[in-house]
Amino acid sequence: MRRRAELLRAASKVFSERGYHAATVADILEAAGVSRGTFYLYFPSKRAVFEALVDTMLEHITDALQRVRVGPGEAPPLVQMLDNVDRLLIVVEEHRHLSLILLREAVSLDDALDLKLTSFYERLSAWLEGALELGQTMGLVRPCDNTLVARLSLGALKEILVHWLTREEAKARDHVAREILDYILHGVFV
Amino acid sequence: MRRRAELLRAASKVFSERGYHAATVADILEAAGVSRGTFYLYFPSKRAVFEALVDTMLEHITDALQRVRVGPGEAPPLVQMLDNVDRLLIVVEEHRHLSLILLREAVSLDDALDLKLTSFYERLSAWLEGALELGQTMGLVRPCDNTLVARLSLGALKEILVHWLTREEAKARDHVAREILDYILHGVFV
Amino acid sequence: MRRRAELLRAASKVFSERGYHAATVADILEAAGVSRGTFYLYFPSKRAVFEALVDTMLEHITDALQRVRVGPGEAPPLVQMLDNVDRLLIVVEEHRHLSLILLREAVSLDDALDLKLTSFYERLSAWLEGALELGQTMGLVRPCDNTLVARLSLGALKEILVHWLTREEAKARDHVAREILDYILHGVFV
Amino acid sequence: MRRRAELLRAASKVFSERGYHAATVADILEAAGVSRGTFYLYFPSKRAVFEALVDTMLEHITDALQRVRVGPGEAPPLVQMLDNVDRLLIVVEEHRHLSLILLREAVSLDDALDLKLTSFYERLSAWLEGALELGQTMGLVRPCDNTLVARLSLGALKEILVHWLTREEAKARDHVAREILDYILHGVFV
DNA sequence: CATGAATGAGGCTTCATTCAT
DNA sequence: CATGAATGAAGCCTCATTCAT
Repeated sequence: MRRRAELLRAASKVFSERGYHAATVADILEAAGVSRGTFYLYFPSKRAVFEALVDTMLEHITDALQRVRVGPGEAPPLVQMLDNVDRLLIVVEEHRHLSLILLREAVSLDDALDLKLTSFYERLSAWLEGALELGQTMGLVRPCDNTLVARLSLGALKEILVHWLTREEAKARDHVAREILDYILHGVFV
Repeated sequence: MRRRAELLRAASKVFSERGYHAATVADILEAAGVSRGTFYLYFPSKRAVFEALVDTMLEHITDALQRVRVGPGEAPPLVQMLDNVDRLLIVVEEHRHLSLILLREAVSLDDALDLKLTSFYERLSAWLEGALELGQTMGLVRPCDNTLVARLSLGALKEILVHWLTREEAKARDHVAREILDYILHGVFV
Repeated sequence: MRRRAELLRAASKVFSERGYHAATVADILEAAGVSRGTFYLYFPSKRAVFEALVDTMLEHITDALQRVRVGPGEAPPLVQMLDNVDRLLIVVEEHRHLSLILLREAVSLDDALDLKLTSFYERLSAWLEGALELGQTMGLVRPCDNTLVARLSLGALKEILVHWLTREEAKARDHVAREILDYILHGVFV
Repeated sequence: MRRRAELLRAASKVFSERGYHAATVADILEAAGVSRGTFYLYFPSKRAVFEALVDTMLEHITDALQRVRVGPGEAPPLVQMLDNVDRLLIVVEEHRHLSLILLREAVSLDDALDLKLTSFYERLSAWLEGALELGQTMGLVRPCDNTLVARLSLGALKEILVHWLTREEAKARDHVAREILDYILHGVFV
């Protein structure tokens, strides 16, 4: 299934460069070196390739994030959190095009797609809220409006990812991971 | 110039509800109760109305944010910062449609528009960086990668605004402002 | 609404000459001397113009046929029947294109359209059955399977119309009408 | 040549159910359980299978109809005619799909195909005309416009066949044959 | 003989923009 | 100033047919 993979690759390039609407099926065909009919052999529509790309990236992200475990034999929570951020950065860096598609193009396309993304981010948010609650029971996290704070953190993450992926002078991954975590944990005050 | 204002109002409603691409000029016409020709009397293109709306919102935001001043007779920095966040929330709430257009629709439309928004956010970022540096000279802000941290804060803000505007059970403005500031300043740790 | 009429005229010509499937929207545009967009200003789809044409012809036919009335002051049944056949021939001759579309092209296009035509012919059949029953009560018509006989007569009529419309050497209308009626009434035996 | 027969069988089913245009080669492939390439091994095109089906049915009909013979040792003309109608009904009932394809789908497809059918029906018409003339010389048939009357009879037959094949409550074949013949011979009058 | 992946011509429809009145 | 009929470029998708394996 070389062809399908090639189409996905081409589509991810085209979508991330031109954006969903500006990208035409013809652009993808050209980028993939494939004929019109072949495209529709593997995907029922332009929208469908796009969704496939989005789905792929959602899975990558889901795989990268792991619930923080407490208990003997487990790494310290802070380390686990840093690892999560680090894995997120790795996967995002590895799939630059897909990440940019997810972060910038997958907005306001479709009710169905909007819902899919909304629920995904909602799940991420809930996951963060859970971490906050856990931290609170452990006495590590200060009391706060967990919903809002989870959302704030999610927004901070999304923005920094786009920023990191699109700036030429990409900073070192571990430095970025460290700064993100410090920011979320301690804010900016001394 | 009642007509122009009416068109802007209608466009902001339509764009925020349907999104830039799904919205048709016909939708705006209908919402404004204006004929096709009249539309092009006031705006050269669909894109132009959209840009006008974006511009308006950018100005509102610019107006809402004021540089933190230190010196005798000035309010304490913390208060000024809280006021900034509060004014931001006020203006965003006042212009719900415009805000959603800016935050959700004004993405990947156009190189020119992308550049305009990029520079705007760049300016906001720089403004935040400035604030961080000021805080650092005053010994209030811990040393950190100011560029990254400014960006993180910007992302946190953008996300929370969308969240706040689109959730039914909107939380009280001052509560949200307080949480935002606490988050940026102290993070989540005790 | 000159344009809509012109489009209908052009479409009836194109459809009757090329058939529904072979006819392209471009053919109609050319025949009407109208641009692509204009077509869709007046009709939502190729199918819709076609259906409009069919509808028109169905109405013409419906108008042409009148129930046979018995009673003092009414023309003799035979005369009324002959008048019906004659009016049918007139309307069919007047709308040559539409008639051929209805008789030859409006077949197996669409479930909805098929149903519309099926019901129309069913109604015609029922109308004929009614006439047969009336004739039977009057002692004029021999007992027979009215449903079948109505259908046989309908088929005879449809076929003769196509034949009459498409042969170069068109026979005189009143002659054809006379022959049709004689056939239905007396068959071929002496 | 099992394959070819299977394809024809599948095609007749598909064409009669979906109609020529709505039927896709893929439909036929699926119904026949055969691969794409194989189809084109046996038939040069979609049109060609269709035409093969039509040809088959035309032959069946041709075989069913036999010229009425007069002379010592021959069955009475009326009986021969009734036999013809009966054989027609038999063959049509035996090849339900093919019959419906011929009667409903084989219209306006192609100049070549149209011509083939036109000539076939022309031949049938001529055959009927011959029968009428024979009847007239025998003093059995009244003088009439033989061309028109032949066409009327042909139309009556075609319509009744479709009707008979598609109605659920199919009436008994001999009843239908009897009614057809009575109709053609005596019409509806007493 | 059989397969099924690949092809690309061709058709329908949308919608931003123009312009004569 | 206002109108709305007319335009046509542009894009998506279908499906009969081919051909290398």
